[in-house]
Amino acid sequence: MRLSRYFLPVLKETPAEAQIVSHRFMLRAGMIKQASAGIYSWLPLGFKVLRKIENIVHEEQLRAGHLPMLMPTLQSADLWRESGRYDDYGQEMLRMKDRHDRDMLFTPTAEELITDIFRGHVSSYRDLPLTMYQIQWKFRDEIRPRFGVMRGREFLMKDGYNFDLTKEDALHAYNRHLVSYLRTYERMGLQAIPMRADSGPIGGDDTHEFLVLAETGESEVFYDSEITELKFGDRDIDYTSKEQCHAVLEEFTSRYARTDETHDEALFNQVPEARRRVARGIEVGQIFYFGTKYSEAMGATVQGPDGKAVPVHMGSHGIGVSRLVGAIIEASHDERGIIWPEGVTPFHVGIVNLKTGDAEADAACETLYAALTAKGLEPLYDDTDERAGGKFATMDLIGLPWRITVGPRGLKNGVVELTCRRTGESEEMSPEAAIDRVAQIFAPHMVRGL
RNA sequence: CGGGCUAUAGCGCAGUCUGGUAGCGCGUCCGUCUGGGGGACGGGAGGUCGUAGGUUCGAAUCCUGCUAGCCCGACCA
Repeated sequence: MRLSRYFLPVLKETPAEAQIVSHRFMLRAGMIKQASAGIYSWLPLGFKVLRKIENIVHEEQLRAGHLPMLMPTLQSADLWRESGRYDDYGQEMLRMKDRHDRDMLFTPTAEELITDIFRGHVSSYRDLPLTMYQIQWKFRDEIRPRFGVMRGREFLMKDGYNFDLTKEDALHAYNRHLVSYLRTYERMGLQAIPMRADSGPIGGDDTHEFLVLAETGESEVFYDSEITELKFGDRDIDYTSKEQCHAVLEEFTSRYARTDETHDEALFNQVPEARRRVARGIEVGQIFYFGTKYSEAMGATVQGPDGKAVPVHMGSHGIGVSRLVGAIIEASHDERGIIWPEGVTPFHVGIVNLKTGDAEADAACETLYAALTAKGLEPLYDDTDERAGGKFATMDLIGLPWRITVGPRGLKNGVVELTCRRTGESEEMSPEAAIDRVAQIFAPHMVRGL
């Protein structure tokens, strides 16, 4: 993309409404614009990041064997009355009436609808196990939205639902989700720690939240520092293997890690003092096993091998896709701006032409741009005639992890400069070498999409 | 929903107390000079001062209602 053809309304000054760093940078980098309280338009740069995150979530869900689908944002209240949640959910649920005076709502989650789909079409244990998921906009009418997309009213969420014959199978689904979530967050450059949590209005016994450590996190968290040394890494997991998935669960949840909701001082004190940590975290996902809560209430049963109808065991699993954009920034920035992890960066590399209009510099940039694009990379070429300082400041603000700087001075010696945003380290090399380096850096991070 | 506050140009703000020609910085547009970390000079565009009503010869300014947004709290992914 050429910057001169892009829509990137960056701000030099910080809008007054933004309190936390991710909100400030998202506004300043021209990623979002508030439409009303807790509701945002996603401008091209922000939308690009959102889509990258979404694609990673899709890829990892597909890898785990889950089926993508899509359910409506507006739902009839009837199903929610059936589960009893129409009354339980309270003011957080946005309710409305259609022209026939029927009660409707904007979905905050979709257990009822998916259960309705299930019970209408699945009747045999032979069709199990089944896990379907969607990435869809949700609405929760928060009393006080704040922190930009971190705590908006409208938000993009991946929500998945598993249906299993037995509790044992459903717990495997739970473990499988835990594994796939660990993998998903790592690909986004995040360390998200599974912590024992409270189930809230979803209900159920087993639940873990995934938290990213950040000073601005909304939850206080207590954990054994050993847990931050765990890496999922590049291991090859067979998602159909109960043993393998369970082993990962054991590895990642055996040490103390809880949010303030479930914190147990006595248990925490059993952790050696040197390893006890109290910090803050941002919740970026949660997994639940809730057994037959919805299947019993809504009659979602299958016939087992013995011919008897039994309610299915279920769980649901969420990833806060739009919230992750903010969480990643909270976890990865400096005073000049965002620092995108390679896996989610909107553009792979910025090309800064230090002297637009200089024939040699222009030509070198065009060649770089074409060669990078040909390799499937996404460069953002600043071809404007702004001065160098301004170009650098914009690149730093929008957080591209790598930058190639091209100027007449370097070109005299046949070199350009490759700079790492995170470390600030620069290296001079030929344009060809820079292209190869960037291609090599991003080889493990090319999101294939769907 | 309780408490506090704000609304003037795209963004950040002054002007309101004490009523009388709507301002500043940044951004933006045009031109010239510049050119390796937000450059200089010159010239422009852009605001029914959130909204409705009231007081007044006259309202951004005083009064009343409404709306929107922000902060603290409770709540929440």
